[in-house]
Amino acid sequence: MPEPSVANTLRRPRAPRKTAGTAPASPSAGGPEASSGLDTSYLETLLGYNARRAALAVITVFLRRMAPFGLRPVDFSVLTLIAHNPGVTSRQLCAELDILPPNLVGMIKNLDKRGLIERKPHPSDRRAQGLHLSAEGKQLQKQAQLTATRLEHDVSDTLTPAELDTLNALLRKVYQR
Amino acid sequence: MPEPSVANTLRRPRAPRKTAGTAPASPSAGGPEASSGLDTSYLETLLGYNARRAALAVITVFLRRMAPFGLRPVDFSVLTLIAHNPGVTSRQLCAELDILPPNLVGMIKNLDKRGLIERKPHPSDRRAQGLHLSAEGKQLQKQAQLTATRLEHDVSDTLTPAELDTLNALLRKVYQR
DNA sequence: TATTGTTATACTCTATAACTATA
DNA sequence: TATAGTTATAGAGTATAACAATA
Repeated sequence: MPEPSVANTLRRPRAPRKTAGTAPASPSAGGPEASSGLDTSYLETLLGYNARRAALAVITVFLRRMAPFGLRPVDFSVLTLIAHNPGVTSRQLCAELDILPPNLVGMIKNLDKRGLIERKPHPSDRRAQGLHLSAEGKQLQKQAQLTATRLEHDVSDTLTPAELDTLNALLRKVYQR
Repeated sequence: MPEPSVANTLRRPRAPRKTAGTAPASPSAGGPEASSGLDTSYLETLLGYNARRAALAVITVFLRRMAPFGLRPVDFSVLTLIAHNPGVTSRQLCAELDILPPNLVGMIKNLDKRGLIERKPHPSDRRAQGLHLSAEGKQLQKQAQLTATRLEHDVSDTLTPAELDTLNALLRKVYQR
């Protein structure tokens, strides 16, 4: 049996669908109910469920705002890592972003074709190539980063700045071990 | 141009890969660096990036622990929603979990084939069918839920119980609007 | 006319094997 | 012998269109 991928746990949300009037036969008592009318109180106690839904909400806005730049989240991550780490290799990007090398090839090729990055010979390893942003790439990445930073505040407008800081710090504590 | 999916933002992490000795040419000053040696300080300020990585960390453990039950995260969510909302319809599950109806069909069919759920005629709408857990399904869901609850604490062992509560509450504030 | 569940199918994303050039 | 980058391709996940039955 093939291992299930993690991918299906995040999905792009679409236009809200009007929920049918079929109420659940016996909703659990106690917990508040979601907008769908279903009892989701248990799932909402789970960090995985909450992190997935929060990531989903943020990424949805991200997709919309980054569309003008022609950048998916992964493209933005790649471009940003190159911007902050000029000369970085494909292999390093793969390790950091957990992308398999064969799947990065197309992205790099595409960014190169768009004239956003340049591949220069690596100073000490002739197998590798150092990745750099072109002038145009620097320009685009700068704009995209501004957009991402602005987005950061917009998607968390239900939180105080202090709460956002706390949230980010706690999330980092979960995945940095 | 086809819209990018949100799926590529989450991926199953694999065995850690030894990072090459190619250091970045000019790491940004100030921020602490990730284990890969790259400067990821900016990305780590982004809620989307942090939520994605945290979800990734949790889901990875989830996949491993739920494998004995033959349940992917989405299967567990479906089973759990049916458990807590007996008589729920496919349409309601789709709305709550943001699954497209055609993609839920196979999952429901599979759970039915495994004898975990039963499809009964809907009391008031002959188009729909009410979903219920079988005795075996109830048993499995109960065990799986116990596993999920235990996992919840294990993956957050770098957090105090109070911090975990805070984290979950803040995440809910992000996606509940 | 709209909705539930469904089939068929296209497209995107993720993973594995294997090759070359170099270390 | 191992690693960086690459190609080809298989497998899993996500999306749209369209249909029959019912509301």
